[in-house]
Amino acid sequence: MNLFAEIRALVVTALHDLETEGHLPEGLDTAHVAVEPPRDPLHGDMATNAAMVLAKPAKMKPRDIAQALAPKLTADPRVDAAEVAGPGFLNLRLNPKVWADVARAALAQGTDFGRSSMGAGQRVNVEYVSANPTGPLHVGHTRGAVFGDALASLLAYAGFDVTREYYINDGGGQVDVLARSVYLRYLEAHGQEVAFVDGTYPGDYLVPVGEALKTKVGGAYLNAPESVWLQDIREFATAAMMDLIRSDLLALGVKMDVFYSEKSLYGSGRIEAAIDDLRSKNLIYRGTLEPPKGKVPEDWEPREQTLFRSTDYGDDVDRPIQKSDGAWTYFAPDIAYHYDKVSRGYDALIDVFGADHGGYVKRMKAAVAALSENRTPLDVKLTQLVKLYKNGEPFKMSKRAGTFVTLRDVIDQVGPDVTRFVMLMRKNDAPLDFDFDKVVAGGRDNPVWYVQYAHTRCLSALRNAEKAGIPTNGTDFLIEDPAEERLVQKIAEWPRLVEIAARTNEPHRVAFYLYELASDLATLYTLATQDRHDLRFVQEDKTRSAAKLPLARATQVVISAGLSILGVTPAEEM
RNA sequence: GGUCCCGUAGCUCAACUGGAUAGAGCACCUGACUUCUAAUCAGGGGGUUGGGGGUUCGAGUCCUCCCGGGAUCGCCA
Repeated sequence: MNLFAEIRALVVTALHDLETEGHLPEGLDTAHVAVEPPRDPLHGDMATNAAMVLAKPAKMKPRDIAQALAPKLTADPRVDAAEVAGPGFLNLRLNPKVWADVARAALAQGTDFGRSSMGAGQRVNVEYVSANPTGPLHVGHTRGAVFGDALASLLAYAGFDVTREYYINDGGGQVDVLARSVYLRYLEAHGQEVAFVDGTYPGDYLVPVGEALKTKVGGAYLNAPESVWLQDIREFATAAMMDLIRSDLLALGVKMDVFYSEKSLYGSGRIEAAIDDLRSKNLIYRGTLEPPKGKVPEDWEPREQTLFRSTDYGDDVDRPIQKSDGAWTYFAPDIAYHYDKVSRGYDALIDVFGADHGGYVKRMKAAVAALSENRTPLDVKLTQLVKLYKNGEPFKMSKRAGTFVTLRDVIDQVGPDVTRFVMLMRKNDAPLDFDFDKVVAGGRDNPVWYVQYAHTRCLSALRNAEKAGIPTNGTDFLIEDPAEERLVQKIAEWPRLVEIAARTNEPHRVAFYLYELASDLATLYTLATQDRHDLRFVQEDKTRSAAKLPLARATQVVISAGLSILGVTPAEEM
């Protein structure tokens, strides 16, 4: 139940009445009419811009429209007052009962309060992580994993039918490198001295893989040429790496619905089919690309390649899909993969990439637009870098120096809940500072702690009440103080916030909302503790207490629902 | 050089996609608090939203040109 949407519907109906009665011209477009909370709460509970939006098309003064609209709205029992203000805002003051009624739904519906039908069951595919299967996940992947997962949960909560998907890049040359690295570890397991050269991966995590390979094949690959073992070790190593990644994800609480293998596309004819689809639309041709403007690479020479005419769909240059030796570029199987997603019938696609893939966005969008004939929208969310700090000092990651911070390192130190919440306190496209010491500290400036603490306070009040034999299952609020009013309104805003966050694909809004909700609870809590014992959730007068407890429960329920979307376990005790 | 992202209080960041006087936390100043689970709560000071121009009733938000930071730029994936 989104009260703002309901009042907006009321406004639109009133506008149509005005049209019918001849006070407004017929057929006005009400799409831009909004009903929002005013910036200053003194202005009222809600404000609508209807008069200003319609002034021009109606050829009327905004204040005149607002004047005509006001009585229509106050005729509704939910609206106590409607005042024209400023350039033509209409400020609405609602009957206090209305807010309480909305918040009361939290008592009846529990954590389903706020669940929306906005998505109407539309099928959305969210692709995230998709890290190369060559090693454990690191902090950069962690952010993408947390963001993608929270976004998926948010969309599901908002009524979409969501698929969480991971694209395994197991088709390219980096898997050969992985196989050779594992072969070295395999030799090592047989007691040989080895050197990690030619860019092979020196990480310790391949030691057990080499040993496992020894257990499996014994000495069969010793002194054998690459042609004998490469294929087999590729598969063996990829499987081992995916096991590693899956367990990393599980430690973070991420469960994928689909793992889609790039390699499975090769030799299946599906790459060719996707390219043929583009070719039939006259978007594939042989040609030579211009050299990049400005700095031209030293070894640049004109080269004829097979190109995708992505410029027809807003890209800056056409993109190669085949190398000069005829092999596919990375882009080709990715086109086929997205072709597959389109043909699986999704209503919308979302890709979550790291910031280093920024240059890849336009061509991917072009491909999806072409393949789906503009029917399937693709939104690409880029997650920016994570900067790590310890004791306020930044520390650099380097694969070569071995100071390579993995997802495991982070989780082992601060736990999955803290990791997730902190990474969701930022917009995806803003860089993120992650300080190992700050995120586990207590206090107001640590949002994770602060929100969790608010949750435990509510639960604790409810527990104490149970012990004292006070009923905690009341279904109405006793609202007497502005601090309580604010909290109730905040709770009532939850369903609207879910819809905004889902519409913009921005889960960080949920985190910020929870922080504000926690703050409103803390205000009331301190007030009741210090001056107004009659406002306490648990107090001497059991009848009053029973009337105050529902507010604690509603707050707890909303925090719990919000944290669950973010993938954070609501704390029972701290 | 092209493209994309970012630039908001001393610091870290919001701002409901074009709404009213740009908001929080930290830090600073003043006050409350032996607590329903402590690390809090109330109030105050602090701003030319990087800069110029434009669009309109109205711009941090959209357009344009600069400045600064980051990412990326044909046989890596």
